[in-house]
Amino acid sequence: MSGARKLPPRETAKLDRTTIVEAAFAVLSEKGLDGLSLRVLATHLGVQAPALYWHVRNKAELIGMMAATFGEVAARAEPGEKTWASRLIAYGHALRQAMLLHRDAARLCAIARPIEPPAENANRVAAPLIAAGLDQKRALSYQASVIAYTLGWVVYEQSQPMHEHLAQMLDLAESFASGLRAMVRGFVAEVAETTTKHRGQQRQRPQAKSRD
Amino acid sequence: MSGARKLPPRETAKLDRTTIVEAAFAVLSEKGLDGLSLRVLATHLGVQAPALYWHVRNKAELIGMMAATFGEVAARAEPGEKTWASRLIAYGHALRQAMLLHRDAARLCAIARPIEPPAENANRVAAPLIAAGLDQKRALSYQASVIAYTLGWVVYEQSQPMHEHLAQMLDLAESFASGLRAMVRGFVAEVAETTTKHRGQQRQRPQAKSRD
DNA sequence: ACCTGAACACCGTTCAAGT
DNA sequence: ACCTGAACACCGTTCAAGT
Repeated sequence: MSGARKLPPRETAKLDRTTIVEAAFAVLSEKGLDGLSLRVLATHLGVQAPALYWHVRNKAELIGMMAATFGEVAARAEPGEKTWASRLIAYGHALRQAMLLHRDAARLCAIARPIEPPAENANRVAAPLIAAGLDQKRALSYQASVIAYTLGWVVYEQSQPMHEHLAQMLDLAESFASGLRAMVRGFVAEVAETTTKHRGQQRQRPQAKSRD
Repeated sequence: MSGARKLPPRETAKLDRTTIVEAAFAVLSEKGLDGLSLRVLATHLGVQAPALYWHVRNKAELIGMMAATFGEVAARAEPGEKTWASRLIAYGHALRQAMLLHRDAARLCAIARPIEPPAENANRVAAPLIAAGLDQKRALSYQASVIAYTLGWVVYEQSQPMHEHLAQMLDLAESFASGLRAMVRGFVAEVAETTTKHRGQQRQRPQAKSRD
């Protein structure tokens, strides 16, 4: 019988928010989202469960910090794309890849509730789109759609029964890319329509901060 | 002081899977996903918690049954659309509306794991698309993309902090519709390309900035 | 400042026992 | 067949008390 019920008390180095989130991802990958409890996380860190409450308000905040990770990773991972369309596509792929690295990551993001002011993150991530020629409202809307699509897709991709069933009927990576491509292509067409109405003077403003 | 901690034992009529799922939705709408426990569900039904296990294997199965509801509702709600494109759009809207009726519905779907053979549901829902002229592989892929997008969108729409933040920057319903429209439009373009191979339609990349 | 021990109010689930 | 009572092994969270 495999008696692997106990995890070794990792490190007795220090205990701060960063190491806690790290260990939480380790536990997540080992036990899955259902197995991620503050108690096993604490023993994984060689500490008692209430100790975590000194660094973290509660479990919800911890989940929120974990979820925020993916957004940051994906935001950094779209380096040299110039048009807002290619940026959107790159962001979607980067976000999916980031989530696929950890078991149950999409479900975790779906559970998580953004505790930090989301305005900061949203604007930071929409900024390059605006710099690439989009107005702010559209940038936010398109960005939200790409994030929603990616999150929803990976939820199903990481659901084992769904994965098994879908994977034998179609290539998941290719289907994801197809949907993402289609959506952004539709955005491009939409923008092209509305800007040709009044002689597109909108595009090609380099680094416009667009202050109101 | 609101002392509403106890729910009235609803009906002592009968106890079968249908009434259990009904009551589960009632509890969900009152207490939210975190408050949905088998114990409060049982008291809501005027019964003890272990009684539920006669009709339902476990909580996961119950969640699965609840999630399956939305797919069925949405599948019935796209009546008279003729093209597969309009069917896809109608399905997305119907699915969103069905989920918006219940608190935390999208998160519930993200948590749920399809216990019934998903082939049945998937094919039943993709069938009209195939009948409307799509090949099966594309029908499944497009359908999956629409479902993923809708699920992900409503996850954020039903997240209270996200809702508050996004709602003041953009019209959520309109932005959802925009993304859905864009995606399906992209699908249509893709199909048009591959079917008219020797027609000289060379739009491989989405020409982000339409010239002029 | 940072962590432990002990406790509280909950969970999901099992199972013998009732009817 | 259908449900109860009691129990098991867990939860998240609080809080006095230790260092």
